[in-house]
Amino acid sequence: MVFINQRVERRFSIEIMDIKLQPRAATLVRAPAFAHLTTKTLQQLAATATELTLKPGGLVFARGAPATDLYVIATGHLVLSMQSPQGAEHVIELMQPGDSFGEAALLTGHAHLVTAAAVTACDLLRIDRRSLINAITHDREFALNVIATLSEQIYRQTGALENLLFLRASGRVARFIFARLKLDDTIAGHRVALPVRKGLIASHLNMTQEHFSRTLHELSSAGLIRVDGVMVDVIDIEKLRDAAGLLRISENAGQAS
Amino acid sequence: MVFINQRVERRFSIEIMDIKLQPRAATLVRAPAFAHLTTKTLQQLAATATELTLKPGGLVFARGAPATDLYVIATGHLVLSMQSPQGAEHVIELMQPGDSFGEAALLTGHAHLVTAAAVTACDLLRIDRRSLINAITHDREFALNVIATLSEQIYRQTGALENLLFLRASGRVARFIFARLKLDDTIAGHRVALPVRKGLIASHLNMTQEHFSRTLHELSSAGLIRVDGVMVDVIDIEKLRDAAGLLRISENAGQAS
DNA sequence: GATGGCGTTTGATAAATATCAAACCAACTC
DNA sequence: GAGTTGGTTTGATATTTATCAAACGCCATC
Repeated sequence: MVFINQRVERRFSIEIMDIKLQPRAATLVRAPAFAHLTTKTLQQLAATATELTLKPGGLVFARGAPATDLYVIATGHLVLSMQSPQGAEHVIELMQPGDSFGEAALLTGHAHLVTAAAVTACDLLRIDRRSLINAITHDREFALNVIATLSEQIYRQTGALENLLFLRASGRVARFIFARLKLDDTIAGHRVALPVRKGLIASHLNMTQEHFSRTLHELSSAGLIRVDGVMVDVIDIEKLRDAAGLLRISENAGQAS
Repeated sequence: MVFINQRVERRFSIEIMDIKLQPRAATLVRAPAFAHLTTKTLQQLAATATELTLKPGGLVFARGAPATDLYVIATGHLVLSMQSPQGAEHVIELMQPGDSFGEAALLTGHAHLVTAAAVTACDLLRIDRRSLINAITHDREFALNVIATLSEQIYRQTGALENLLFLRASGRVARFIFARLKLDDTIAGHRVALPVRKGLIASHLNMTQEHFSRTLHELSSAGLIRVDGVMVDVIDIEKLRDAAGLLRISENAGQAS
């Protein structure tokens, strides 16, 4: 078995590259921005990247901090959030391995608009501005790649706006579960795990924790899902799709108050 | 529902290009994406750009259409909007001379998410994908410029999210007026003109026309503004700023734990 | 000067969502 | 086990915003 391993390793290793670099490069490749990089540029970026380990609750940067780096998540979950002067926190984005963040502020030179914090233990790769700009200017393909990634982000953000503008609570929740469904096809069935505690998801969907709880219950008793702690079983995927689309669940049954 | 659009295209011959190019180049330079272009690239882009004239209500592109061009506004007002299957229309963005749009869909190769329509008579410049990609790959500075512009757009979009997430109706209206105030410093005083009819602004601020009307009235009787048709006089700018609930980007920087 | 259209305003009411308070529950610590 | 803690749920109520309907006002046109 040693020989087999050798053969396999040869295919994946890049001779000149330091062995330590491999896991880093592997992390980078998972991020869309770096997906189709030439080996040379990838190596350079992996070489200059620094690693960052966070405990749950650890802060990567806070709103208002100058942007100095781009981050790529190797392991763990983070949230990007904003908080109002009153202290209310709104989760802008839930992030997971393979995601990158910090590009926009870094490339505009502005201060961060959002706060990035770990919810679980995290390992990140950090790429500083000089390395990034260097890679962009020296690798024409990479520049186009970055442009495509940024455009994609704008496109997704615009799509996300649609959720806020057109859907009400039940629709947003349904869409959230639906989106998770496609991600988590690891668990073959129609079962998804809520990635972080419910309060954060509620905030991400722009509603209170209480309302989120009630909405989950509502979807439950309408027979679309079944909720057990952090696990959600999708029972009627078609109805869920409808709910995520634009159907309203006007069940004016009980609810006496 | 306005499909009756008058599109007038004019191509200029190479010989008279230098003369005719001036106004086009001038239009381009007003757009941030093209602001600091080398003369050569600017000339090339101006040369390949085509002109587009729209009557009020004219359609530039509809949601779902393949993205083929980037547009820069020379004169007039347009709206980017989405509509739900129920027919409700939501204005995503109000656009004015100097603004460009269509980049994200063009550069990702996706279909347009939004519909772009003229509210007043408009003159646009249109740059096709080939010319744009060509300029990006041949002018390193321009590539960085485009990256900066896209990043800026992401940054602004994120900031705009803040409005929707944290502010309620009166705050959004106050902020809208406040933002206009800085733009319209042409009219020396604290007077701004609403750029389009109120229903569109209401939609842009994610509220009904009725609610917008009431909110304007409310701000009025609270002594912050005075409304006369499309003209809004800001009476108490400090109170207006408070009502806008502007979040300040604090100075303290966070670092990794 | 009447007529009609369109955008706006006003009023009454309903729906969606937030807030406040308390109970609940599971995991962890002493 | 008893107590603590942080997250979740439930209930009662208040607030915000939407909906529906009608009136209003301004222009343009006949």
